[in-house]
Amino acid sequence: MSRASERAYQHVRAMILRGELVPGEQIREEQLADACGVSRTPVREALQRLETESLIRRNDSQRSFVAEWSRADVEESFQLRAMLEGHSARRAATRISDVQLTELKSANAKLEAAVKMVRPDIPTFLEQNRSFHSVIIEAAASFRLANMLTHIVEQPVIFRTAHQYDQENLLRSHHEHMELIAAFERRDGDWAEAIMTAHIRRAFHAFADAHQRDISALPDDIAA
Amino acid sequence: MSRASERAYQHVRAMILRGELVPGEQIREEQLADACGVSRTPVREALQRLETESLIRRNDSQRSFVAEWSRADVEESFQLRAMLEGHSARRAATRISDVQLTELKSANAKLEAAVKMVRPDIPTFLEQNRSFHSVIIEAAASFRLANMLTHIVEQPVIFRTAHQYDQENLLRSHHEHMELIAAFERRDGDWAEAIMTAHIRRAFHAFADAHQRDISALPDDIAA
DNA sequence: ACATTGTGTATTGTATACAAATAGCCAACG
DNA sequence: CGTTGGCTATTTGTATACAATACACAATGT
Repeated sequence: MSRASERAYQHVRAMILRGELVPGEQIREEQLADACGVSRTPVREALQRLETESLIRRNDSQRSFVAEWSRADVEESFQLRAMLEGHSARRAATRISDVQLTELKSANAKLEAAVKMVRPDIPTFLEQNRSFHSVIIEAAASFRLANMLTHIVEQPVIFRTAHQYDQENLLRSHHEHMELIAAFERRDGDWAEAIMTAHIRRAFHAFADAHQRDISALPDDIAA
Repeated sequence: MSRASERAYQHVRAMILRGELVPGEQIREEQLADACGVSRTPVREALQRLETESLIRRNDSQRSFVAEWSRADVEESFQLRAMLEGHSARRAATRISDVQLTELKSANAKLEAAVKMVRPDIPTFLEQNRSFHSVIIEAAASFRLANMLTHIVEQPVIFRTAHQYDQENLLRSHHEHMELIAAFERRDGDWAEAIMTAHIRRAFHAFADAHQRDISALPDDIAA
């Protein structure tokens, strides 16, 4: 993607992920164009992309709204992720290169360091976690699979809730990643898939717990 | 999608599926705009959509080409379909309504009629088959899952090769559909998923065989 | 009071002109 | 003979003007 439309995409996406654009709120192309400093044309391309990623929705008459994520949506999306990333891990096990294994270890080491600080460094955790999973998807060498996953993983709710995770949960991710690496080194697809599936399911429950704490801390009228 | 961009999408898509636009061939926006009788703007929207459906590809400098499907691509895509539609069938089993069950039976009856003609009516078979699978995906009630599947199923090679299927293979589809209906009536998710997975795997081999016959019938230089 | 139709306004859709980038070509040079 | 550099033609990217559509709300009639 070229400059203006890429810029619009990143900008709008960031606004949604950070919650600046509230779920359910209508989006007007011209307003975004102003906010991004580009014309409506690249904004429209960005919106089309964001729609395929389910970050925005369009009603019958093509008006755009920031997507709302119900608990069912989140659960559905974790379920799909578990299936797709499990499959991805299975494929990766028999295809992963030594270089990629090294990258996996490196990302997980950085992730560990970020988690074990007195106050966990969540942005770094998220970044290294993303990087870890990306290497696996790359190693799976399935173009379509990779495509689908990029359309699922990023969700505003999850992104924001991550800051509520406690250290124990973050450490579990680290350990599960170690297990995955072990499975890859043994080239054991069954094992890798099983761990990955469990990893994502566990992450789902961690999210659900943290999210619960999160909304409980808010006044009732907002939490509803 | 509004009129012009929808028109462009359908038109270009049809040209690709029918093989009028040859895989590997470069696509120029203006040429398509002329062909569709619209301006470049809606054509660009259509191309973006077709790209997410993997019917076209873009190189590093954003030039568009009709996607080429290697055997590995086809296999990969059947593998994903087996996984996703299997999952879909499992979910559908516990959610499907009586109305939807009736629709399933109706589509499969029409499919049977099309297959049992002296000379099988392939277009009708394809249409009713599509309809059958759509009802299941709808019954699965997973928005994202449905989205992903629409981005996978249609492939030019498969579309064209379908005309090579022999009657026995088409009949097997009909029988497997009956089994699926039985599994749904028992609300048996395990069973439904297993049949669906097998159904898609079998379809893959049927395709591979027919495709083999297909390309064998061509002069060597084209078949290569 | 309620539904319905009409009208103005806000928003999206499309065409077009122009800007930017890229590829292909050809010449100059090692 | 191959390689590099720059020019031109081609193609894509962006802005903008205008067209079509949908919405809000008032006016009208029942």
